[in-house]
Amino acid sequence: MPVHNSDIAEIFNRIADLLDIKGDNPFRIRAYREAARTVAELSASLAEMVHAGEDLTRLPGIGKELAAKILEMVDSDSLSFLRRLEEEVPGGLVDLLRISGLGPRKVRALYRELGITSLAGLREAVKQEKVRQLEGFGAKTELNIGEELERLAASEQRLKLATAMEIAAPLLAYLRQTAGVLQVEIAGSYRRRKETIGDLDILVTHAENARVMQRLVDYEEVEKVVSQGATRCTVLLRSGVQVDLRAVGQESYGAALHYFTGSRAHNIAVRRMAVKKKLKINEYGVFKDGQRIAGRTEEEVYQQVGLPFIPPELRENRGEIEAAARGELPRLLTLRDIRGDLHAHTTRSDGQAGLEAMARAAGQRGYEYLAITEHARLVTPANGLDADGLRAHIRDIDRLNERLDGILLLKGVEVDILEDGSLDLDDDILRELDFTVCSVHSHFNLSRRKQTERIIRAMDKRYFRILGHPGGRLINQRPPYEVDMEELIAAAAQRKRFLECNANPDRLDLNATYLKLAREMGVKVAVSTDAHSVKALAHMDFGVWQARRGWLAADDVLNTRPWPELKLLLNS
DNA sequence: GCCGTTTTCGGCCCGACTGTTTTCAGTCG
Repeated sequence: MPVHNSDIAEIFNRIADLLDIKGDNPFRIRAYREAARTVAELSASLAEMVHAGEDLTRLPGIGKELAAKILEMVDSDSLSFLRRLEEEVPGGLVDLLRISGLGPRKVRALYRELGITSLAGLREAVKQEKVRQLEGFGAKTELNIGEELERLAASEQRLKLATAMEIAAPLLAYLRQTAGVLQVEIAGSYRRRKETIGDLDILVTHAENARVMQRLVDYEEVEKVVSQGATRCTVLLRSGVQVDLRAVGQESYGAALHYFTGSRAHNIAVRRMAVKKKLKINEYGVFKDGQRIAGRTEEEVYQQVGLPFIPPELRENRGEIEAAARGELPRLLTLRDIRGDLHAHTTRSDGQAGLEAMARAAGQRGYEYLAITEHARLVTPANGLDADGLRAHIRDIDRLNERLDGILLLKGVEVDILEDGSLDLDDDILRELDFTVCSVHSHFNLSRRKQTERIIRAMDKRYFRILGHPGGRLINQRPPYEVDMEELIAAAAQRKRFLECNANPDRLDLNATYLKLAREMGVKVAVSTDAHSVKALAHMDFGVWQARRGWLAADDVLNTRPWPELKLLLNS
């Protein structure tokens, strides 16, 4: 069984947690965490790199020691260092770190003093009021641990971006109504438009900080106040979402926004650059010899370390700082660049709106074209079309196009890739269409090898054009199927095929890592909504954000082109 | 444990809030 990058990342994080509980050197611990991050975000397979004899120490944060450990994991599927570590520190203690308020020191005390090695053991000790007797603990701490244990049992999934936006909108409006409030901005992973959000980080500038803190505490959706100070306040909403509010003076707005937008890794890298220039960056500004020299805007902060402004979507320390320093950041895609949508359904298959309603809605969005890509035969629950149904579909579109003004309907299909890699419609009907979206909707459980070969066989078919939702995941519901995405992207490059960035907020598929790889390998991407309703055409925002996280510029995207140009590209 | 155009040794981002404290460690972001 080949070892996946995610397995290796998980083991490095586990080692970091165990070393933390043990009280090891904090910088050593951080080295493991940074290595875990590098590994988790790497698009190439470490196992394959090892087999190809590549030098792993060229990867950031991987030195001789960690490269050797990766080698051992790939070769033997285990790690002797981890086994030895778990003889010293019980593995169950790692679970205790998930309790908010429990860090390595407290966990160690619980283990040493009370022999606790699991969440169940902790629950029992809280019940018997043993925890409050420990030095450094008290009744309040014990109470908090009890509450957190219950919360942990409830659920701890990250919020989908779209859900976070629904929760944030009314809260933002409420905070903006506060007397004297100047600026209100949501920072954190929300501002970076990550596909899922852990909590809401809100930054305000205000004349009287204490009042805006109280304003948050008084919000009707607040269930619990975790902490409340002069410049910072943390609450839990009834929806289970944690909100962190920070207030700074206007002169610090840019520095604070930069700091609270993160990512953490990006911030650390920028601060390291500052240290080299004898500067200090914190959330209040950029300081030289104790004097504030910048901080009103984010641009000022970047300028002090010799960088241009870096868009929030890129701030993951995935090479954006180096690219910015070289002046090679892409000019990221914007919604205004989008000229049409290349994936939509109507009531003819499983959509909720008719052809004309979809066309007019697309026209109102300012699009030049909209492709109707109904499901083909196999997906019967989705009322998929057979060849005759598709011919009727083509006639309807031709007829409607004669009447429509300003918007062109394109004739497409979303055809299933069957288990053997063939497409679920014959060439003699596919050739009558403008293009195809080809998707996997079945047999998700094939082996990685078989799934990869299946899709590449499909790419070889004459009328294959765009691979729909290439990873097949549903966020928080279904993991992506096992597939060698790097190989798929290379195959698409060779065959002049295209990949979809599906904008549905439940999919956001491809993910940012693979979008970036597609760009690097010269594979163009369709940013498409897969809309099944008029309303869902507006999901294009999410697609554009995801594309930006994948470093895509307008030129990397198919549907930024006028139809005549796009048509040539699709058939080149 | 990683890293290097001041360094192969000696650094490694920085500040707020809580709880249990008699001056601050631990945790968090």
